[in-house]
Amino acid sequence: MPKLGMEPIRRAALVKATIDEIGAAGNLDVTVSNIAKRAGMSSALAHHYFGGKDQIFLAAMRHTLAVYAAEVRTALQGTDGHRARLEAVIAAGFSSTNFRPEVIAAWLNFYVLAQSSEDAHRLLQIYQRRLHSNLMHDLRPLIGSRAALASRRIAGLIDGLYLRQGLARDGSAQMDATTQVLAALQAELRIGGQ
Amino acid sequence: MPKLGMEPIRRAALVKATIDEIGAAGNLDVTVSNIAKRAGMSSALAHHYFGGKDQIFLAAMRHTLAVYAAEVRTALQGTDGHRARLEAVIAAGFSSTNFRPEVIAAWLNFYVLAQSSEDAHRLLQIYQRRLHSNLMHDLRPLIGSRAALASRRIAGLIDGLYLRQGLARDGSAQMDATTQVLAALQAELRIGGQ
Amino acid sequence: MPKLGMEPIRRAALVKATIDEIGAAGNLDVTVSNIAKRAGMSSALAHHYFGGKDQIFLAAMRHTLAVYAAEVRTALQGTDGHRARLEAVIAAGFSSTNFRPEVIAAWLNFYVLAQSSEDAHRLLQIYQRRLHSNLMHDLRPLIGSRAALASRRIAGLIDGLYLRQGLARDGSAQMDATTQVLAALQAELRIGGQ
Amino acid sequence: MPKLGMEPIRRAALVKATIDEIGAAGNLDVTVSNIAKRAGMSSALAHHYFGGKDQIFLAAMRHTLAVYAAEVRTALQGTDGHRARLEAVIAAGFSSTNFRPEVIAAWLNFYVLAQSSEDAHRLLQIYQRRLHSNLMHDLRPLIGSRAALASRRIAGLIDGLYLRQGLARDGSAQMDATTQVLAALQAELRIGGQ
DNA sequence: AATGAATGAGGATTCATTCAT
DNA sequence: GATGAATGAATCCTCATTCAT
Repeated sequence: MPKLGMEPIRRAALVKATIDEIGAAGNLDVTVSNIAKRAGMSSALAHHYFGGKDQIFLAAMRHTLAVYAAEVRTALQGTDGHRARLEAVIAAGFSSTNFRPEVIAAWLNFYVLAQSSEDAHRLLQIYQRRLHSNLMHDLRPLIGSRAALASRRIAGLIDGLYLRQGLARDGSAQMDATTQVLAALQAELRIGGQ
Repeated sequence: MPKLGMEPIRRAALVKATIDEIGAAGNLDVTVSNIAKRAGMSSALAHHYFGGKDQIFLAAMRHTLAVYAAEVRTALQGTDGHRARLEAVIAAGFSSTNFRPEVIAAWLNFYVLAQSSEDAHRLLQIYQRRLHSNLMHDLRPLIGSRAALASRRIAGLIDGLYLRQGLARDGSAQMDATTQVLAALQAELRIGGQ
Repeated sequence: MPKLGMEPIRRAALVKATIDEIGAAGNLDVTVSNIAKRAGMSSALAHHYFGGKDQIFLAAMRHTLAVYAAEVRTALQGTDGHRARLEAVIAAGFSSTNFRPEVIAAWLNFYVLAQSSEDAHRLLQIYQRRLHSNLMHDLRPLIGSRAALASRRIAGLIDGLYLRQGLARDGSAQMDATTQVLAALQAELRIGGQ
Repeated sequence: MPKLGMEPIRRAALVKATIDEIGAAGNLDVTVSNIAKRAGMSSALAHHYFGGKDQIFLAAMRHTLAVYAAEVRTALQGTDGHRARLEAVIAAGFSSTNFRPEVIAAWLNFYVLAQSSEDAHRLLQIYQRRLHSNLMHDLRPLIGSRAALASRRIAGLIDGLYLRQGLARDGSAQMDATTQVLAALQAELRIGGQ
């Protein structure tokens, strides 16, 4: 019986190394060799476990999304009230985790990848639908039929502000993205109630 | 007898070819050879005129931004009234020009490039500042001190919706991004006037 | 409790898998991993039993020759008369067994291998000598001193027609190789008897 | 204006180097790098001119056949009489040129390649048809309807004896292949004339 | 006996870049 | 001004082989 159960460990190490490497480079021009080196193994083993570079990228993307999803789930756990839940969802997107350079790089590059990779596109859609669904769940009770469009606006604002804040070099002059989205949320909720 | 004035023609051809090539690939993994071939010249000549691949990319980014800026300028020309001008700025960002696949690809990739290239980052900042300035110019008279934050929100929403619509595969189910931003603008303006 | 006598079973499985794999590829660019997979075991075990890729090939070659030799032996068993025996030897070389694609591939590749591998060359010589010996055994009584050269011609014709028929894509327009060699045999025998 | 007309020179050098390299190895396990090195250039240039390894092999095969064809053509030039022409065709196949190790290696490997490569197979067919056509041209006037089958036999014998002589290690014990085929030809011609 | 784990070496291919003309 | 020629330096991927268990 050989050493067993290495696969999940190796795969996890490679996924993490991939995200770190993309973060360090800022783009997808990272070599399998460097990823493997960072993960403490030979590039041959990386190929053995993932089959190829593309699949390594996909796994990294999947992981990034899973981490985000878990964060949202945790934030919602034990949060009651529609307004509070909406705020939790919004805040989760702007957590410090998500502004670590490697996470920002991952997201930006996944956007690019989504143009040419069907798999990447599908994963991104999952994220978008989940966000929409989360927002709708609590917007509908509050603003009824206006929820659909409002959800799109809020989701778009989240993505746009994340993009802008993620690319901002100096944290100083940065607006607080969360606050900004909450203000927009406030506006969305108030309009109907005028 | 050397042809006079070839340089600007060649450079323009290369810039256009670069954007098209990036659009076709969806990412920056395009070769100088292919760009040059598309522009009808040898890759050696492309190097001669631009010095290297990075500078070709920068020129393409500069051009993309210049086209966008020109579009906004045109839209503002002859438009009077703060509200009308704001609407013109917003609509310009979502013109059909900007949703041509190669333009989308250019923007997404420039976001990625901005992480690692100081030049690209600076160019992106110019775009962001110009948009902010344009919005502020007409928001301040309408909502005074709330303009600063509102401008950030609207700019963020523009970028976020562009990102989302740009990545959407099917145009059918898409919300109209312009309408969405105008709705948000409406909300921003109304709040103060309640 | 180790399984006893696994070795011959494993080795046989590997030899068969090797021939099939070579047949599928048409050349010797087959991997030990694929051979082992086809034989239902790990590549490590293949190495354990054979020591290396070359020896696996040699074993496959040995087996191919052994099968051929057995076929000839069977054909000769109970066949009496010099002419009948010669015809049996010839026919055996063109049996349907020998025209299975994997057998053809094996032979062609062994010819190639024989150029660079002393072992392979020796094995091929054994085949050639055995064929010569078989032919001589029955030619000599019939045509005496002319047998030596006639044997070389017939053996050459067998190999040449096998090569050609083996490479022919469409079986339709093919001459019957056996008939052709028998005709040549007839000519060889007749000349002396004129 | 750059250095011009290098292409045919480079291609010829690569074809020759390929044949030599295959000859030295005995098989097709030769690297593009080694071929290029032998031809005095970088492997990148080899790819530039041929596009890939397969096409380099094909070109080498084409060249080998062309050389053979030229040899036959030369041998036939100025040769009159059906019998003499047949003898010339046969002798050409066994010229010392054709027994240079690299030529032998080329032929054997092309047989292998013909199994899996449609292009290689087609080239081999061209050789076979040309030989058949050459033989028929002079056999028909001599033996009429028997020519077709006789031609197949002679062609098969040529290939078979070439194969055997090509693989023989010691030139000493070798029969003279030409003599052997001529003897067979003699038999073919005599039978009808008895 | 048997295998998953692991890798070093190598190989095809690509490409930005340089240079001579 | 323009380009064919040329290459060094990657990079992905494969594979025979070894080893610990």
